[in-house]
Amino acid sequence: MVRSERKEREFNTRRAEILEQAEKIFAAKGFHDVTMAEIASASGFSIGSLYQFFKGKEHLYTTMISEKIDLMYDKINQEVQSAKDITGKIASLIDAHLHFVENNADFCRIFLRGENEALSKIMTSIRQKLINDYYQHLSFIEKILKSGLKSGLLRSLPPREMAGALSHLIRAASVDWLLVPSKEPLSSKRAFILDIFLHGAKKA
Amino acid sequence: MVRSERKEREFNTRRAEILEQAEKIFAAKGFHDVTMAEIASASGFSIGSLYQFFKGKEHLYTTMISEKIDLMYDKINQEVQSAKDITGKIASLIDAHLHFVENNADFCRIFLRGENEALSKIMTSIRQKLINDYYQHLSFIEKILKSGLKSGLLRSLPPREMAGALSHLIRAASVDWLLVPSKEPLSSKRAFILDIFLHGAKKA
DNA sequence: TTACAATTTGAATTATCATTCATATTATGA
DNA sequence: TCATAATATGAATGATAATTCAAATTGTAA
Repeated sequence: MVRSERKEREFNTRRAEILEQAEKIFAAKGFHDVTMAEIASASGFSIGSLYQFFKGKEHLYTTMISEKIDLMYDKINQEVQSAKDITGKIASLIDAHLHFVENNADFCRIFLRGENEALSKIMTSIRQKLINDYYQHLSFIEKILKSGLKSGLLRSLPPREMAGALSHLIRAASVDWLLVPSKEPLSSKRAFILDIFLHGAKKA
Repeated sequence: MVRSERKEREFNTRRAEILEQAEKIFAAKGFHDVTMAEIASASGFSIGSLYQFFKGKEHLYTTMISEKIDLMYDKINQEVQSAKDITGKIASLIDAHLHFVENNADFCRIFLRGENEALSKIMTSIRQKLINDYYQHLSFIEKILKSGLKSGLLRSLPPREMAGALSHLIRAASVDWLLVPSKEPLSSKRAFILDIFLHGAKKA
């Protein structure tokens, strides 16, 4: 089967359309309670057609997650790169993270929801990817903090653990915002996160 | 059907035995990849007998999670109660949490594993319970921090957000420890968590 | 011991869906 | 236009596994 360039474009457009609809449905109901028939009808294709784009349900799901996560880390890294000094980089990291959660709340809720559920062994591949991505992200944060150590901005604490701490402080705010409907934008938590990460809770 | 006191005891013993085996198996393979037949054979009962103790697979699973989580919060609260001053209470909170994770690693990995998976609507009830428990726990931490504010130990930051931050700093260390096989006990992270929560990362 | 109640058993039932594939539709280009 | 290739369709298939329930076993108490 040969595909013209136009065909190729069309193929990718349709594939993206399926992924977009699938994301909404998976976010709303979870993996196991979504049927291929549902995704087919939501995206305007027949059941059989889905199998032209994806090997199966699992592949469709993991592709959706995987591509979105890549997008997230790409955006964050980009933002951080563009900041000049250490404090700016840390602030950008927080900002970019919060903005992604804010703009992709449904998607992020997939992971929240998942906190109560045990993952099928089928998903091993995507799980490992997510863990690897997380580690890579921690290393990325670690590098920033190391330069903060060098420059004398930060106390000499283990950078890896500081990275974990910062990452989870961001997570704390995100989780709260996702669970409790709030009119305040999540990004308004930036200042608090930066403050408590840098200065701690204790009175000086 | 009437049950003598002895029968009642036996019933509870058997029920507990099933839950114990089920916990191991669910922790290892997740909800959907475990069959009732598997649990039956592991616990030495027939498939049909499981239905004497639990309404079904879902009920068995949610009961197991629910009872264990209750145990966790009970232990933590108890530990914290017994500490005298604010700093001691915060330290006990961290300690009790880390010890529970350390002693129930398989169980805790259920939640980690779950981070990649979307939860079936079937689990709505247990999800809501977990969220409620988490909120209650946050309130509990909040109360401690409020007294720390009053006593002048802590800076005047929003206590609810401080509670979230502390809780997730503990989580950060736990997640790392669960993901990376480490010979150091998780509880050795206590000092770091307390330090970064109280003093932050920035050089004074 | 015996009759009856409670409990246990696991094969059979049943429901659910992911996946397949024979058929229909549409696109291509000579 | 027509022949042929590419693509789309969704009913039928097949596999899985939770749940049920009639029959077997065990416990009870007179």
